[in-house]
Amino acid sequence: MRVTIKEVAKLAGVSPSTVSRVLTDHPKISQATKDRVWKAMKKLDYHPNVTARKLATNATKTIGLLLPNDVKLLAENPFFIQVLTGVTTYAQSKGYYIMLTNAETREGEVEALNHLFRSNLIDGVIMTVVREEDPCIEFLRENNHPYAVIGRPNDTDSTLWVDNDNFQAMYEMVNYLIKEGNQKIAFIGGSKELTVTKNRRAGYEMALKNRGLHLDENMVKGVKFSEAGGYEATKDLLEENDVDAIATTDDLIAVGALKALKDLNKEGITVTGFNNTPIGNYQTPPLLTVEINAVELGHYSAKLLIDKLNNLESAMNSYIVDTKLIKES
Amino acid sequence: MRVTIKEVAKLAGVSPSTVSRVLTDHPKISQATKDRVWKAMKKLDYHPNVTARKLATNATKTIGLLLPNDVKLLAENPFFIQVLTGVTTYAQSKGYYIMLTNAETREGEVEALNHLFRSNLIDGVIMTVVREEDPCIEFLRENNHPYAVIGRPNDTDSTLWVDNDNFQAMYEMVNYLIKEGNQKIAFIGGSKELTVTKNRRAGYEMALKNRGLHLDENMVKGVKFSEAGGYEATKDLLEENDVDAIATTDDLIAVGALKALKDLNKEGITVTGFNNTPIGNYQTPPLLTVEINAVELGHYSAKLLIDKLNNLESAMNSYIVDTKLIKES
DNA sequence: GTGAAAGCGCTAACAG
DNA sequence: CTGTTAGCGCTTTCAC
Repeated sequence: MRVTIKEVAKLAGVSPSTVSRVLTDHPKISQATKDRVWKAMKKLDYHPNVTARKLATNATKTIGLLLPNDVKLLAENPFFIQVLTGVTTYAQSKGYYIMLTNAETREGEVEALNHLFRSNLIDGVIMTVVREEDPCIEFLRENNHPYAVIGRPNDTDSTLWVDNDNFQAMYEMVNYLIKEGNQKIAFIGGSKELTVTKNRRAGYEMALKNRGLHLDENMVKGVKFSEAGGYEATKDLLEENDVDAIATTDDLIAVGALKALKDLNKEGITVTGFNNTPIGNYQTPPLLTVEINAVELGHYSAKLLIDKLNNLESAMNSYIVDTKLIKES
Repeated sequence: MRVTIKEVAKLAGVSPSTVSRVLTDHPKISQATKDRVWKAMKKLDYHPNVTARKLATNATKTIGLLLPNDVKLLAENPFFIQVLTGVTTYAQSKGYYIMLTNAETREGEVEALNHLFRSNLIDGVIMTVVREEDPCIEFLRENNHPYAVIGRPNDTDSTLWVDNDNFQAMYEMVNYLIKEGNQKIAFIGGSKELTVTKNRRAGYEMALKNRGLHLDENMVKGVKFSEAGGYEATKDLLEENDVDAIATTDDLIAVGALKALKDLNKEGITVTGFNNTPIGNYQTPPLLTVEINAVELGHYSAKLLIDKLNNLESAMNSYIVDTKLIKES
């Protein structure tokens, strides 16, 4: 049988409730008894039963983490495992546990979240990906479940979120390209409706504008987040335009673009990526790219959520994580 | 207030214990009452409090997953997130939850595991990486905690494990190289003490032997699992040997080898990898490699562990997951 | 400052 | 087949 609070109490010569108070660091308990109780715990190698505590306090000290179900996406994109590492490390440092979940469909995800909350398994959840009109988000809002998202949400005031300054990052990147002597700079982003695409594109446009460069709609493409997307868009682009450089919003897209350029024998054109992935890094030469510090994104998303769970008044409701231009490997 | 078993009981006109029995699918309960209870649950939108159940049954229905702490390793190697996906998906399908953990040091890992077990948070754990003389494994054995490992352990009989048939995979690969007309085939593996290296090397040697090809110690290198390792080993190799092809035990090593060959202007030499990573796949041409089906490794490790937790007599204690030669992308 | 007692929501003998 | 009862191990009023 496991050692419980009772044995500790007996050995320390106090009541179980006193032991509990020591455990929860109750203010008015004499140092002397505290010491006695601690010693008894040590001696018996006592570990509190977290499950019992959960039941009594109705707080699980556990946060859920919803991962996408698409293995290919997860495998190609170090983003997720990095976020996960950041979340886990921070949460653990604050005495929180991490429960993982995923589901095959959008409805499955809602169901999974519902189950975790309704079954008293988690206190809050971190969403690693937000889509437009995400039913998960709707569900969380409607039921008043605490959550934090990675990526800028529609409603920036009433939800907890972390993100990079995507405008700034792309602005810097394009500026750099201009400084290096490029004039005709194209832009290949993800779907145009995505907030992240919009922000990065705005940075691109602002950089051109501030340097007095012409902005041409034909030089802007929106594609799927994939190598194939980058490949096709680049071919299209070069058919009708004269291009010095291509700024993309993802290393995968950039790699596709590089392939297209190779096929077209236009390898002189500079391509930039985003996310500083191994794939980009293993290009020769390594891709110009942007480090988004996904571990920190995870770290701060966990911080936001945990602060909220602890009702910290001073808590912020968002963080912007710095990016860094990666010029060489 | 949340709806509990009591309200359900009242509405269905039975006692709480009957509701509980319905919940646990107790054999001798009449279909009629079952139906009544189910209906009441539906109507009240009842969700059992898993925490309370855990406390009562002393089973958490949760399995721990220990991930390495090295973000770079995790990011470059889709292996981990794939395993994680396989584990999560299978576990969820069996009504188990997944709790994630990691730690900075080896001792930290032991401590984390100890905490999770002693605090009644997990029933068992899956180890995604096993090292020689791993203190975590020692701890788990000594304390009789259920666990499964990914990778072949020293003691194949008394521990639950899943692995690929590494001998077979490398045997096939080298055979393929021979069929393609290569005669002088080198081998670059990870550290020579690792079981995985030994197994793959044995496959390599057997393939050469069965085809009557000469086996030369100089053609075999053991390096760190990294691009740099592959790069250096390849340079060494080519200094003293005449080589047609190089079989490596990892895509990263292979990529390093390719770089070395490029620098040496020997791009005619074929290089093969292992693990079918995006990085390998994005080489031009894509690396010859081996798909190890990491998702399945995760799947079966979870199955082994969960079967054991449920005391399935018929349960096996290991699985071999098929590999597949990847000749083109 | 500390103890007694009730209760978190569920399960599991023990009866009948 | 179903109800009664006694916990699982901890927290938390309410007394003193």
